[in-house]
Amino acid sequence: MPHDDSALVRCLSPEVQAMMGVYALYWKLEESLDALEVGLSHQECHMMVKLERPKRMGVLAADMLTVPSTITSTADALEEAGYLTRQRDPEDRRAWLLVLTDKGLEMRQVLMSEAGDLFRRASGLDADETAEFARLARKIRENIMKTGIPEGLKK
Amino acid sequence: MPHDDSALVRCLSPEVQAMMGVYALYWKLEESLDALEVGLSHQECHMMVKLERPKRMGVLAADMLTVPSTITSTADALEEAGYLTRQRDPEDRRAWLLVLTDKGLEMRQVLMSEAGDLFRRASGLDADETAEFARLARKIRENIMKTGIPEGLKK
DNA sequence: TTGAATAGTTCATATTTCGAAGTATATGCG
DNA sequence: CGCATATACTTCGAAATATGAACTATTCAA
Repeated sequence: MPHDDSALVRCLSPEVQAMMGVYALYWKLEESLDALEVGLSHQECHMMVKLERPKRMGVLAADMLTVPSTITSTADALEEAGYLTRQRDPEDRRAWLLVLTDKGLEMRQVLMSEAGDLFRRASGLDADETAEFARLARKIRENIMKTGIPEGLKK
Repeated sequence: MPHDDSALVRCLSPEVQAMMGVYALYWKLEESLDALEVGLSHQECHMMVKLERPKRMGVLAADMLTVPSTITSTADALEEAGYLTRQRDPEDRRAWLLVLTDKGLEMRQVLMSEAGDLFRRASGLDADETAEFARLARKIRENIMKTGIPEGLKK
């Protein structure tokens, strides 16, 4: 089933090669999350992962590249399931902070460690290569966060 | 808007750091595809990218982690728009090969080069780092392709 | 205090995805 | 051969998701 297109890939620019690897890994993760059968939709998993600490819903909307109403319903589902609670932001009482419960933190751990496992299984990299990849991935992520999730190319 | 959680990320395992970078890049790419306003849905873009050469629809379904009926409607849209044609697979006349048209190849080029551009803009890596990241990404992708897209963790 | 802006919610609509039943072709077996 | 079963894709209606406009509550500025 899987094609050997490695020769084709080698002809592409490094940037495109990089993106294709990223793609493959991301899809593999999505597949793995389905297989986990943990009762969460993809969007819900993503929100769990993004909630490494309490965040305002608007911030999450920006982080997750979606609109406020989607955040509302995703948060509803996770609250219903007992993974998070809404707490008024003391700094601005219009806003809610989404805060993971203990159960939520636990589930987040499961998701994260699944992601880590997946990387180990899927990548086939040794420890040194993994460390190097992680270093670059961290740098990339920092750059993206700095650049600003929106960076709005119009829209 | 973007948080400085780089200190938090540093505490995680290299594998998880890697996955988080991958996530960030993938999301950024999705955002960028929207901004392209090229008249294609995400699924349609993905199919274009996967069609580096003619493929049977069933193979695409496996590649794209989806069901045959979704492939049918995505292919319908792309055929309608003139990006691909269906051709009977001579080896098995039940099956169709999806083949990009010239217009489709051109669009694929646009999408790929956009992905490359995006990587350059988003990652902030210099040429050496990009080359190294690309090398590892290629290795990862080859491993995933070899392992087999399904590798079915049940389901 | 009032008017404008912002954070999130509601809900109806649009979009996307899925899955069961259907059509056509292939394969295996008596 | 001829029938049964399997496979490749399609259809189409239902389910799941995502979106946007109108709404409530709170903040901010004058």
